[in-house]
Amino acid sequence: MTADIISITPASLHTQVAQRLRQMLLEGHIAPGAKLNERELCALLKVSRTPLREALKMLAAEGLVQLLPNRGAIAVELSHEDIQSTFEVMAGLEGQSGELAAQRVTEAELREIKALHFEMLAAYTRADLPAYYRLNSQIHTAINLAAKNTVLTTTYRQLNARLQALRFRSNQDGDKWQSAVHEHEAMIVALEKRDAVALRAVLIAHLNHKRDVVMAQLRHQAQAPAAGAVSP
Amino acid sequence: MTADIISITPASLHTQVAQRLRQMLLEGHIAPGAKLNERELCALLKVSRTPLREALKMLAAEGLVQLLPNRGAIAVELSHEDIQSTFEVMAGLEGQSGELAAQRVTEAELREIKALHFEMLAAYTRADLPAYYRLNSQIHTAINLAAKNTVLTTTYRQLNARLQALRFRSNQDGDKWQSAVHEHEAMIVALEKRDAVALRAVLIAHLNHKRDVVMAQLRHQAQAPAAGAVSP
DNA sequence: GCGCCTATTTTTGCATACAAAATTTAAATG
DNA sequence: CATTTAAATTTTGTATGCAAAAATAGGCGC
Repeated sequence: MTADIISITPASLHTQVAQRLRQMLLEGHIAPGAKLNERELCALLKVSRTPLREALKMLAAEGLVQLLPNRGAIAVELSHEDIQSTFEVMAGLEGQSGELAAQRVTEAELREIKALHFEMLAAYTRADLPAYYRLNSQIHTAINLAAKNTVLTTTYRQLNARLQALRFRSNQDGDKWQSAVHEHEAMIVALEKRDAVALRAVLIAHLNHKRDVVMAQLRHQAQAPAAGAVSP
Repeated sequence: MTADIISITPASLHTQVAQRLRQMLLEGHIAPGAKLNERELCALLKVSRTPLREALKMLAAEGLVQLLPNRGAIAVELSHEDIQSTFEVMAGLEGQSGELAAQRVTEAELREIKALHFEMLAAYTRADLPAYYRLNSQIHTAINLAAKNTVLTTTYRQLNARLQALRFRSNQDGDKWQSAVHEHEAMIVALEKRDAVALRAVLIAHLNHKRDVVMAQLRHQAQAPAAGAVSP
C-alpha cells in the first residue's frame, strides 16, 4: 500500500532514521527497556532532533518503542503476558498464512520453499544455529508471502519484529530442535499437497511449541538473573 | 502495554492531535484520498507544525494516512485488493477472538453481550440503522475483549479503523440484514455453549458475508461514480 | 488556441531556539 | 550519617525559521 510508490528520491530522513533504529532494536544493539536518549541518538545518527522524534513516533505506533510522557522513549519491554498474547496472535496469523498459502502458492514459490527447507536441513545437520535461524525465518516469510495478502504480511512482520526485539536466541535442546525440524517436514508435505487444513494445523502447533520453549526459558531466566547484575 | 502508565498529565500535544485526526478520519470529516495540508490543520487544531507532523507519522504507522515523500500526507485510500486483504485478515482475527472468547468469557461478560444483542434486535426491529451499527460494533468489540488478549485487541482495532475510515455505511438490503442478525443469534448460542469451534466458524462466515456486501457495493459504486463529480 | 517552459508562490522537510518538566546534584537540617 | 529539600543541569516538548522541493501561474513560441 505504501511500497507501490516508486521511490526515486532517496527516502526522507525520518524514514531512514526509523529504519536504522528498527534495525538496532531488532539486532539487539538497543536492549529492551533501554532508554532512548534523543541527544545521544542524534549524535550517533547525525541528524537533528526533528526527524529523530518523528521516527520515534513511528516506532511507537509499530509497538517497538514505548513513549513515556515527558520522559522520552524506551525500547519496548514486553511482560510475560504480552509475549504470550503476541505468540497467540502470531499463531493465528501463521495458521492463516498457511491456509491461504496452500491455496495460492505457485509452483515457483513451492520450489523455492523446498530449496530453503533443504538448506535449513543442512544447517541443522551442521548444528549451525545462526544459519538455521536465518533459513527458518526465510521459510516462514516465504509461506507468508505465498498467501498473497499484503495486510497479512505487514501485520505478521510487525508482530514478529516485536518478538525479535526480545532476542531470545532460544538455545533449544536437541529434542525440541529435532521436533521443530519434523514439523517443518510436515509443512512441506502439506504445502505440496495443497492441504490448507493440515498446513494451518502444523503451523499453529509449530508456533505453540516455539511459544512453550520461549516461555519456559523466560521463567528460567527470571529465577536466575544475569550474572553481572548482582552486586557491584 | 502503554495503558498501564497512570497518566496524570493531560497527554502530550502530539497525542491529542493524533487522537483528533484519527477521529476525523474515522468519522469521515476527512475523506479517503484527501490531502492533509499542514498549515490548514495547524490552524484548525491550533498547534504548531511540530506536534502535527509527529501525529501524522503515528497515523502513517497505523495505516490511516499515507506519506508521500516531499508531498505530505493523504488520508488512506485502499484499493479493492487492499480492502479484500484487510477483510481476510479481519476474518481471521474475529475467528480467533471468538475461539478464545468462548474459552475465556466470564458470566458477567456473557450477560452484557446478551444484553447488547437484545438492544441490537430492538434497533433492527425499528430499522434504526445508526443504532444497529453502533450496537453491532459494540458486540464485536465485547467478544474481542472477552478473548483477553491485548495484542489481539490492538491489532483488531487498528485494522478495523482502516475499514471504518472508508465509511461504507453499507445500506444492506433487508435480506442481507436479516441473515446478519441470524448470524448474531448463532454467535450468542455458541458463546453460551462455550463452543469455540462454532463461534469461530460463525464469526468468520459473518465477516465473509460482510466482505461480500461491501465488495459488491464497491463494484457498484465504481460503475456509477458520485453524482456531483461529472461536469461543473 | 494549445502546449511548453520559466518565474513565483506555496508547501514540505529539517534545523534550531526557547519553555517546561524531570533528573541530578549538592547542601542543609535533624 | 541519613533524609529531605532546593538549586543546577539535563532532557523532553513545542514553536519558529530557513532551505529545498513541488505546485501554480504566467508568458512565450508555435
